[in-house]
Amino acid sequence: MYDLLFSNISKHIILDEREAAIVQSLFKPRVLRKRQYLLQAGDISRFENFVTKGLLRAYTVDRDGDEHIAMFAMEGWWISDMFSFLTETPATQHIDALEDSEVLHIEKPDLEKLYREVPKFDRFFRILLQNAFVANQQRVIASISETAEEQYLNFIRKYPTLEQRIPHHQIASYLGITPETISRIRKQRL
Amino acid sequence: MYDLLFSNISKHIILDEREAAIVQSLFKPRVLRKRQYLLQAGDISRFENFVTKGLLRAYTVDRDGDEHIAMFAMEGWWISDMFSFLTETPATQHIDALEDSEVLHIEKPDLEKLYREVPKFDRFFRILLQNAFVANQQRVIASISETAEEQYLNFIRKYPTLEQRIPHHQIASYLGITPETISRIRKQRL
DNA sequence: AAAGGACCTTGATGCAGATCAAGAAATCAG
DNA sequence: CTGATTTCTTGATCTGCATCAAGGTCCTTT
Repeated sequence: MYDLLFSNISKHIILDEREAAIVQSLFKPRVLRKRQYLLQAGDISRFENFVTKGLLRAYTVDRDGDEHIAMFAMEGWWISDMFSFLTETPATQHIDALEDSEVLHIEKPDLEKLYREVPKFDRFFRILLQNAFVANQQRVIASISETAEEQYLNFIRKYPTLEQRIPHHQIASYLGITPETISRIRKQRL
Repeated sequence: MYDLLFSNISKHIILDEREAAIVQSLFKPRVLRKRQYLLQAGDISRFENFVTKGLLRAYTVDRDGDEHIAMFAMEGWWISDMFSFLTETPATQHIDALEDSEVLHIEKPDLEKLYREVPKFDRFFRILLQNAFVANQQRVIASISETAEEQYLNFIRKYPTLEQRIPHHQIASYLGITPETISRIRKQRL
């Protein structure tokens, strides 16, 4: 299961054996059943998580009890409540498993140790965060400029795999539209 | 004008004199009149820009000719079309000055040189990008879960300075609502 | 100081998509 | 295998905000 992590890392930086051993020693595996929480809002997000199997989601719950999905994460993706992780304040997001899943996680003190002992991880995460920034910015633009139909069709074009694995109402919750609207869009398209 | 850049940098990393000299040699100043373009969609975004004076915006224009503001940047903030900058493909965003402004910019080859010669800049930008990621994610959640009124009130609470300096219709364009709606919200609040 | 923008307000009307409701189909747990 | 839950669909109705339109004020430029 560390293979996926190493192949992910090696896309951006090259590790020697000593460094790989450090990584292996700091990332701990964790298994999650479907529906199990990895993080509950109110708790402090103490881990950065790399998904090696399955599919997770991070979401907030508003006053009306409605869920709004901040992100999905499948194999090879990272997930956390980054604000809570950085500031060590209570999380506003829940993270749970949409399928039986496995993650490799690293605690904050260990991540700091990693940055200290293998500084090129600053570069690695800098690159990941650049990509995440771009993706998030595109999502903002889509959200303020596109119709429900455009957003949905672009979503399934961009993430065909996710669209197969996720119930439609979760996609709706990610896009900020209702399941009924998705249903009607699909009807008129088939 | 390099003072603001150095004080920004020193919030996250410490530079010795040699390193400061490298920074100073790689960042070039540029002056912009109000309404002047720093980047036009279609061109390749060749610079990462740090604002030392004034106020800029990045925005896209959709098929209907409507503008959607991706971000504002005032003194001490960074701005670019990051996707275009990273991939060296034509920009989808325009960047222009909302006030007479000054930026310090660095070209991509020089930024790569900076990473090579002063690797702690990987850390610096990693930290900036973490913060940007969090801010963007909160903006996405707001956009899919809040009413126009909530978004507007939270915006002026979060960015009181911007709200003073920017015409309302620009805020509307940032939030994905119309100037008329902002006008009506303000009416019923005063 | 005058003319032309840019910006803001207010009212009337329209509509995309939400909400409400209820049933059908698919999936899951025991 | 069976009841329960989750997911999806379809129709009827409602509503927040957009759109359209017009007038007023302020700011720039000459």
